[in-house]
Amino acid sequence: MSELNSDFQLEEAIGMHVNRTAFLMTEEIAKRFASHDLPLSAQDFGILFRLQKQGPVTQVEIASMMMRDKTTITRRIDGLVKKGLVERKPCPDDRRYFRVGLTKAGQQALVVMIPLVRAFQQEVLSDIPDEEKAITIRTLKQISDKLIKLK
Amino acid sequence: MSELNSDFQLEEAIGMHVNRTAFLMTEEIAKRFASHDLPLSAQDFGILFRLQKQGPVTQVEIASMMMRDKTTITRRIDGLVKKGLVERKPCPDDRRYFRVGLTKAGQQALVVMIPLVRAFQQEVLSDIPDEEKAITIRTLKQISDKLIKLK
DNA sequence: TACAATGGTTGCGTTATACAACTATATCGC
DNA sequence: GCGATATAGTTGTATAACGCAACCATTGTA
Repeated sequence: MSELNSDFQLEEAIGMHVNRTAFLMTEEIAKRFASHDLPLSAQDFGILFRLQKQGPVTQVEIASMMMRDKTTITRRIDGLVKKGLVERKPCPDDRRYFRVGLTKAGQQALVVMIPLVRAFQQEVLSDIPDEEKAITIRTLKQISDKLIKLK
Repeated sequence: MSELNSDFQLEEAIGMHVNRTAFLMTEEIAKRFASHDLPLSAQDFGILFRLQKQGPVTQVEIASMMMRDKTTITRRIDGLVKKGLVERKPCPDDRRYFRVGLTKAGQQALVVMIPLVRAFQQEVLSDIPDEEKAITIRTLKQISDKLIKLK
């Protein structure tokens, strides 16, 4: 290949590291959830956690925060409903939409999952100075903000 | 929810940022490849790039570096063969395996893709000091190394 | 020489995904 | 007030990625 390309090092490419890390973290946290009888993905956790924090939200809002098509969210919520973790409450003001909220079981699931997630994050970051954690998170946030603007 | 969980902030959770960034980067680079008539994923680029750098490798080696099942790789390679970018060369020493190598077209594709990837990475990191880039990459690498050990 | 290990493929089922088209409801402009 | 338009959500359908189980061919080993 030409000299133009010969200096490109995949090992120093941030994209590869971001992808690899995302894959491994997603896999590991799902495994830990599963070992506590919670067959849920990291994405599912993200939805449940936000429902807890922000109260019931519409599916379109979930779609927006997950950056997925609303039809994808319909089916993800279907899955969580089937597992009994969330419920769709019709909204009397505007009968077009639902408010998706946690059930008791969903809240219970979070009681298990949140400590797992916290412990996991502390574990993978245990050797890393606080300063560097902060820089890493800030850098990732800057990259994703820039990419969102780009869309 | 209990006080135990109330201090958990998803916004400061590295997992969410890693995932989000990976998703956005993967999507954007695929879009850029596509706009140059190269309907390939970031993963495909990863394979092609390594073939260029390391010369022909076996499918099991690819599976290992991509952290995927070998059957998944069989089908990914099938796709790249169909696109004319790689070829399977039988290995006379040991007739069980192939060496997968770049074709001329595969090399040409890299000539287009490598500058795209390089420009993309520079672009998303443009506002970030070199020191912080380095810390971010190192941190991600430490996390993924730790997770690999954990398996 | 029988048996285990290795590289690769195929069959199959699962999951995530989005687009197009649709229903139902709400809102806006005139 | 009414017709056009926008919005929330669902369903049909297709695609892609993925991995497990089972398999074949070949090689290495006891």
